[in-house]
Amino acid sequence: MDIFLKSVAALNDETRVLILRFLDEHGQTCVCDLQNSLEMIQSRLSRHLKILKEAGFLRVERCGTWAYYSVRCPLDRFRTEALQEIRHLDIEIPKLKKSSQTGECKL
Amino acid sequence: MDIFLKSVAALNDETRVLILRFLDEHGQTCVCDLQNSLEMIQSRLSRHLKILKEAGFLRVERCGTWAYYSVRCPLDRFRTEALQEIRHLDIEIPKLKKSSQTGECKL
DNA sequence: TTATTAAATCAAGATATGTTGATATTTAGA
DNA sequence: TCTAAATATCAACATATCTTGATTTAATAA
Repeated sequence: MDIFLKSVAALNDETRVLILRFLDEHGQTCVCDLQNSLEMIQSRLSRHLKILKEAGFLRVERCGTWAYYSVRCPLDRFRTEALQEIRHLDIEIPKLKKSSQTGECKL
Repeated sequence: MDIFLKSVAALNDETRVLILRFLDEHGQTCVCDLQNSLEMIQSRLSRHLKILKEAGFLRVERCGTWAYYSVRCPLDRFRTEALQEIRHLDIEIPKLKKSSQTGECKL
């Protein structure tokens, strides 16, 4: 029950669907760029990223103080199907707005 | 966004997952038998049946005062995949307990 | 060390969702 | 009609989830 319900709970929020779609479109992105692009307060974004990660949709790669999130790959059948569904939604995907003026990590 | 989120919201509850699994296993069942089998208070059951129906997972067939619910068929890709996932969960499916002592409708 | 920056976590309030018992609706039969 | 049975809906409360601003943690650089 647990893993399935956790996935479903993670999908059950517009904000998280948008984050998933954004990362699916733009690939690996650091939190501060997500903050800028999605115009989202840091604590809010951080919360949703955590939920998506713990539900198995995202992975993080850390580099110094930065955290780079991306859609986990491979995803299992259900999550893949969910992502597929999300791709077909009529969502406006925000453009990527780089915020980092200082040097970033190379990944 | 709407239809997808509605499906996901419908799946996001243990009670509804159990109802889906039960109907998937036992086929078309009337509300009073569901009440008995799932040992669920009537108003609670009715609420969840409505949510599942409006999310496109169930259909109802009425006959007199009885209402017979079953898993809608065919389901779209996502809902089919979700149901598939639910089939593989480690849930104990209650036995069907017929409550109706009086004559039922023939369906 | 100390200061700075990115990110995570916490606490409080607002909103949504689930549960229950009571009431309303619908249909069938006396 | 009146009553009874099955189901749906409502109102009140309890619980969970989301949002925000404040605080904490971790890593880097001065």
